Amino acid sequence: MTVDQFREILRRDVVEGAKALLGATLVRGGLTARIVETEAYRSDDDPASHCFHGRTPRNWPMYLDAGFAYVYFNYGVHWMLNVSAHEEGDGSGILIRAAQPLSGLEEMRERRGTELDRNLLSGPGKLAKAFSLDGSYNGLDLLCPSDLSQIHLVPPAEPAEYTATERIGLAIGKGHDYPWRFVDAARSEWASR
DNA sequence: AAAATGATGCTCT
DNA sequence: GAGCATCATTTTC
Repeated sequence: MTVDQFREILRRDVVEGAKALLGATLVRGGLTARIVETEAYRSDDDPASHCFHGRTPRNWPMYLDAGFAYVYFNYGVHWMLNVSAHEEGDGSGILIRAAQPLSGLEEMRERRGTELDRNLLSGPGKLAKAFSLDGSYNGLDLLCPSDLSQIHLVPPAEPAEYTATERIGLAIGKGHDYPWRFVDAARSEWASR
């Protein structure tokens, strides 16, 4: 799949985009990982979305065209990486929740302070820490082939088989029962619990 | 195995 | 001032 085809999928529908993101490769420098767990957050009718109440100084990258990074700080502790979806002006996005480490494992172990590879990227905060992501990555185009310096996504070779479940950590009545969390069925051992 | 807890800080009301 | 799209550690069954 080409980068342009991939961006078009993300542009069309955030839920389909969350499924399509499974199997994509996240790259930053010598670090690479295969995405195995995602969650869709839709702007207009999803109470759990940061954009449910409209545009704010924090969530502006979600309103960019599909394929841009929204990196925000949460719980006073963790950075989270999201990929914007839908067209410019729509605040939908996809949270990258977990990945399978492929290269740069030693650097990841060092940053995460663990030797257990299974725990390196098995959660959104863990992934951001292992990749050393912070607010400076906010608003970057993750699919721009000419800007490979910082961070980017490589589209999957083929669609992954997935299982859908309820999203994690949401209050009841706030869209907690939407089945918008997707896990790569063949690699669930790398997902969060 | 599951539940409780504390750390920690930014955003929006 | 409340509420988080969390994690690691400790405590309890």
